[in-house]
Amino acid sequence: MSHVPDTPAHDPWADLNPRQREAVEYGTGADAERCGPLLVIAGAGSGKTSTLAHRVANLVLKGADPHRILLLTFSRRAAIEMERRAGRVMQAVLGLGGQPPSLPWAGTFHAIGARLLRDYATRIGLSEAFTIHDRGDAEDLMGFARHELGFSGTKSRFPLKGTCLAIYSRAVNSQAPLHGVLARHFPWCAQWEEQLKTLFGSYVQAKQDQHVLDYDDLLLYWAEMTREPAIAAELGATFDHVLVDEYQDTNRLQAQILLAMKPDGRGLTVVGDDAQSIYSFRAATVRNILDFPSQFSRPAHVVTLDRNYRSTQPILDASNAVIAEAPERHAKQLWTDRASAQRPQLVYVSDEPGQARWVADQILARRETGVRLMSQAVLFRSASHSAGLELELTRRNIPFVKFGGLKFLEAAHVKDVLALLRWAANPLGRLSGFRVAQLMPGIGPANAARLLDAMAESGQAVQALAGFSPPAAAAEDWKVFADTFVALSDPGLAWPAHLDLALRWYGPHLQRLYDDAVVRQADLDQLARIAGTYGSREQFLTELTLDPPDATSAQSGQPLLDEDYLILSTIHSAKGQEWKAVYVLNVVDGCIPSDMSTGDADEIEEERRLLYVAMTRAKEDLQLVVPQRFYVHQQSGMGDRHVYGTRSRFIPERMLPLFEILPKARQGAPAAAPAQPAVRVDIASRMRNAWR
DNA sequence: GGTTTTGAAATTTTT
DNA sequence: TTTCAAAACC
Repeated sequence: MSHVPDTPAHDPWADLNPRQREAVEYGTGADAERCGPLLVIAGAGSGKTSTLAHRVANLVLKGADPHRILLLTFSRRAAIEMERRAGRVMQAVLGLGGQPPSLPWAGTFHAIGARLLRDYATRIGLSEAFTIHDRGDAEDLMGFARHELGFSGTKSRFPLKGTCLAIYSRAVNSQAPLHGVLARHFPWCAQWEEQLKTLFGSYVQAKQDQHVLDYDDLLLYWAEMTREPAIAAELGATFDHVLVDEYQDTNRLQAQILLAMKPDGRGLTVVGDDAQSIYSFRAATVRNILDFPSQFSRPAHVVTLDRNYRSTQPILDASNAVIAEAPERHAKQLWTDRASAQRPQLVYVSDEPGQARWVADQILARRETGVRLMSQAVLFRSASHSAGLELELTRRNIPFVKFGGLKFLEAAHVKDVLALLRWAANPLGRLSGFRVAQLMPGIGPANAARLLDAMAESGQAVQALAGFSPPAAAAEDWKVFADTFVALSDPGLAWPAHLDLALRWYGPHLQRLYDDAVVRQADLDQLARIAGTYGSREQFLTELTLDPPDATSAQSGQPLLDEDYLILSTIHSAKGQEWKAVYVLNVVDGCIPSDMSTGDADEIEEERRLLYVAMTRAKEDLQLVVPQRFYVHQQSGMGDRHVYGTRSRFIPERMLPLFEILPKARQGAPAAAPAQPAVRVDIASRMRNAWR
């Protein structure tokens, strides 16, 4: 991805290949008026980020105002990277000494949505003080509604709050009727269709009453807002250029938004790769990218980047072979001039501990040859798959950082403190209030509800809180709390004093509630440390929920920047990244494809693309590890059990020549060595699937 | 009314 | 392991 050095040259695009150059220059010359939208199909490792950054730079160089460029990325990390690289190109070409122009409108769909909604709040009947629920909050609110409607006491069990939210979210994001969503993706919940409809109705009502938005609302309200022609035109005119990265992972709502803002497609650029679409569980649809060209009166210009600058040819050969099995795709064969004699390796190990030992050995051996830990990554399908490896790494003192899985923000004590800040920012938000009030001994659900009702009914929430008479048992704690809340509600309070107040109040409760208060206090200290880097309370709360710190590390606190550490990541979180050496864990049927995604053909295809994404992250060395036997924890149904692993179905027999098989059968060793494992059948899984 | 205990059940990936 | 709901206990 870094093949294009951002260095000055006579011809600023000298380092781009002809296709990249075409993508950078299309519609930026004298013919701009006659040019329609641009679609760039960018294969893995084809210099996509660089190309997009060059295009942005080119637009600015040709006179576009950087404040009127909307750059939508998949993650905040990607937005920052894009801004940095575009800046470097501009600096180099212009020979600027100072700061490159910044791109204030670079961010994720959700973050940009939050900003626009804040700006337009009064015009669309939204409170300006709205707070944003992260997934945990949204689930809890759903749980509330679920309970209030009496669905908790049903004879056969009603779907859990998390499942309810997943169903709701999918229906919203795909803009599809509930019935179909249930039938297709949640068949085991289909019997509850009527109840779910009622539930979603009151969930929406609750959000509105409390002036809170969830993730989906950020897109939904934005899309709804653009259905008003006047506002759509106004928004469209705010941005001369709209560029969207990772378009294969956008959903219908997002496509609607783009279409409404740029109906004729002028100034619109989308970039993506249908072979890397891995977010359909979030209602992303490949149709967005496939149908893009035909959606406009002037059909989109399509540029395909298929030259790969990242991986060696043997790695590409294997990756190409895997994706070639996909029945429906935008045909494209990646190629490179990076030859190598080293084929990717398919490694058979006995079981999970064996896998952990093998990978740790390999990592250390590579480090001996000069490959830093940071240039190596271990990828896996689901966050729990790395548990065994994490133990092994800790035992051997190999530092690592893990992306994906449990987040810092999901810890109860962090949520407690944030809930207080949110409640003070938006006193009508019942969820945060409910959580905070019950931290005080003597106040349970009933009293908390009484308090929140009183606050909602009086027009003066803060005064109602101050005047509330708590149960006698809570009197002492209550006084301290009410003072804190009043102080937090002072509009003159300067951030981050809010957090100090909140932490001072929370301290004693932390001590009382947790045996490991010391460890948890460290997290809160961390929170206090980053608070100062945000401009205001609102900004702190918004950005923290939209872009939570996503790495957890072995040590307490982040490793120092100059320290070397290994990357562990879910395949999903590895999107857009690359490493010299990549190890993929559990390349076994049941993990890839996941046991839970074998329902229909589309789901299986997505799992295939996941493996493809994992493989194409590797630059020089790629190992797919196949444990012969592994242990399944806490699954539904039959509890813990052993499963005999078969090599993932995505690497059938005929592809084996593309790999080097390890361990090599030793001379004289019995031929039964696991180089060619006997066919193993997971009967249990077949039996389960028979009933799907 | 409020808190704690008990037992049963649970569907991966994330903005 | 975590979540949920109902029963037991203060």
